[in-house]
Amino acid sequence: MKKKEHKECMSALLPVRDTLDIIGGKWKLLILISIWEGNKHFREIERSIPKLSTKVLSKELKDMEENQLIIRTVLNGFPVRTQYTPTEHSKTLKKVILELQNWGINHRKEIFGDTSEKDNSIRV
Amino acid sequence: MKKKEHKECMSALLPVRDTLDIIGGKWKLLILISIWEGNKHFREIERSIPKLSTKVLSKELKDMEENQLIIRTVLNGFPVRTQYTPTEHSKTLKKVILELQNWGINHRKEIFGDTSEKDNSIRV
DNA sequence: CCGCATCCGAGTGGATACTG
DNA sequence: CAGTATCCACTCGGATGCGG
Repeated sequence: MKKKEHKECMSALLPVRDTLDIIGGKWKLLILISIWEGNKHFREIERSIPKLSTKVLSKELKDMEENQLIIRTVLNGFPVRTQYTPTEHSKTLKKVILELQNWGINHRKEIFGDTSEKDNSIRV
Repeated sequence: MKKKEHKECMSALLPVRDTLDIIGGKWKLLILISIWEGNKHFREIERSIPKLSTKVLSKELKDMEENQLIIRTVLNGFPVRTQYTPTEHSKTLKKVILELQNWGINHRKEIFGDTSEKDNSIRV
């Protein structure tokens, strides 16, 4: 049996890592969902997610903007208001999230033998 | 329009978080794939993944065993040899990984407009 | 209201050496 | 071979305060 080429796997993993970087981490999904839900402004998003600090939120929003998951618009007026809205592209993530959710649910059954059924479909 | 219940989303996210915890992180997928490829022994796995230290590998393998992704068997003899083999359950992850990979590939196109096609399917 | 700067403690992970 | 132990550098993220 010939040794398989690990390098090829590594390169195949690059897109996987991209995706994990984008939705992984403690806050990214929570923030994204908050925006999907209709929260638009910085404070609004911050308040909707307990324990989230402004520093982290600020950084995450910047990342998400770079990844074209959200659009940032500064409204003129005073005091300044900023608006974050989800892109269509961001919505393609929902399928991925659903897949992760399903695997997680089955995994719990596998590990704990928990057969209780709850309606936990993602609602956005 | 009534305010949506963020709490429900949080509970729906729990299985998602489980999954991300299991395949997230710098090394987990690399190790899992290495074992899928047929690497069985501690040193073997370690050598197959550059820059991976014994401490981290040790910890990750323990996690993966707890999550029933791999089975650890100590072979009698001297010096001691240990064998790690993938479970059937672990293989259900392949579908998830493929989904992450596809999204990552499309994401790159979206961001960079890169239309180059490469055969990057995960091989295991 | 928006968001950056600073300080700071806890946890992560690398290198190395050592035991069974 | 299969790990554990120790030390240490570095990062991450929470708290707070300030400026636009």
